[in-house]
Amino acid sequence: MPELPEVETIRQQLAKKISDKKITKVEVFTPKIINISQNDFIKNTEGKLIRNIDRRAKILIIELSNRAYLLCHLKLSGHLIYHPKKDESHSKFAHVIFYLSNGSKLVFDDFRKFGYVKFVRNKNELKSLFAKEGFGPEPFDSDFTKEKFKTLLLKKQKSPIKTLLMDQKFIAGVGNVYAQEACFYAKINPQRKVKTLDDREIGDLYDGLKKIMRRAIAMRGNSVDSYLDAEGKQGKFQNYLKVYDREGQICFRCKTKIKKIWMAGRGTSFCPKCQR
DNA sequence: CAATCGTCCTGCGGGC
DNA sequence: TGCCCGCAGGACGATT
Repeated sequence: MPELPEVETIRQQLAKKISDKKITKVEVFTPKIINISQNDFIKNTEGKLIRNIDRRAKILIIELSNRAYLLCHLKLSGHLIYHPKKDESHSKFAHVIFYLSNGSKLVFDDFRKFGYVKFVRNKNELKSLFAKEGFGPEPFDSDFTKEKFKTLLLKKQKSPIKTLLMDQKFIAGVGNVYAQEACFYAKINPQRKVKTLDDREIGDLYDGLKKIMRRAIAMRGNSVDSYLDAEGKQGKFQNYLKVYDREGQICFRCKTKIKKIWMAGRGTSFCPKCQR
């Protein structure tokens, strides 16, 4: 499942590959994954230059020369893959293809069709769209300090910590994998209510989130599910996960069997001994 | 107001 | 071998 490190990996790769390229042709195979009519989508993107690739939470933001944006969310199984040559074979689940001026193509595919590519007309529309989303701070923004993290937690005393970490309105970009890994790092049982966390634990959680996600980005993300980066390659961070999907296996820290529970409808693994 | 539930969709694994 | 059933999962909208 693409979370912040996976989406950020794609952003960095695409920034190098497609910035300043022109979109020469667009094909839409699955109208339901775009937000406007196929005709309008094509009319508004063909012939435009790609200016910049940004990211907010788990959403990729492609800025075009007509001051419009393409927002892409991969949800569980989406890919955004750059093919240097347009004749290369691509996913059979391709929904949108952007052909670029250097003879390449950018293919959005998603076998589940949960993901989307949204056309956003201008900066104002983008602003109001994100205002509606109400995303929390970006973990790697300089103003997301440990103090800020503590202040935000104070407002959510009754919430179980792991569920809160996954809430995009609390912190942007953290999903089921990294929320579980951060709890393991900080030796916190994911079910703990925020109000029971002490200062040391909150500090460790903050450090863990950043440290783990920074390492994950360096490894081009994790491919525990079907994730591929913008070059169509698997990430490497799945080899360094400590609890995610390790139910029944031995805790790397204390050799206890990892336990799996359900929290708000999401599978959650943790070590019942060293995560208290 | 906040937490939970159903929904979207499809590959995959288990059961027989 | 192959079919069928049910499950997982991010985020949204509806419900309690």
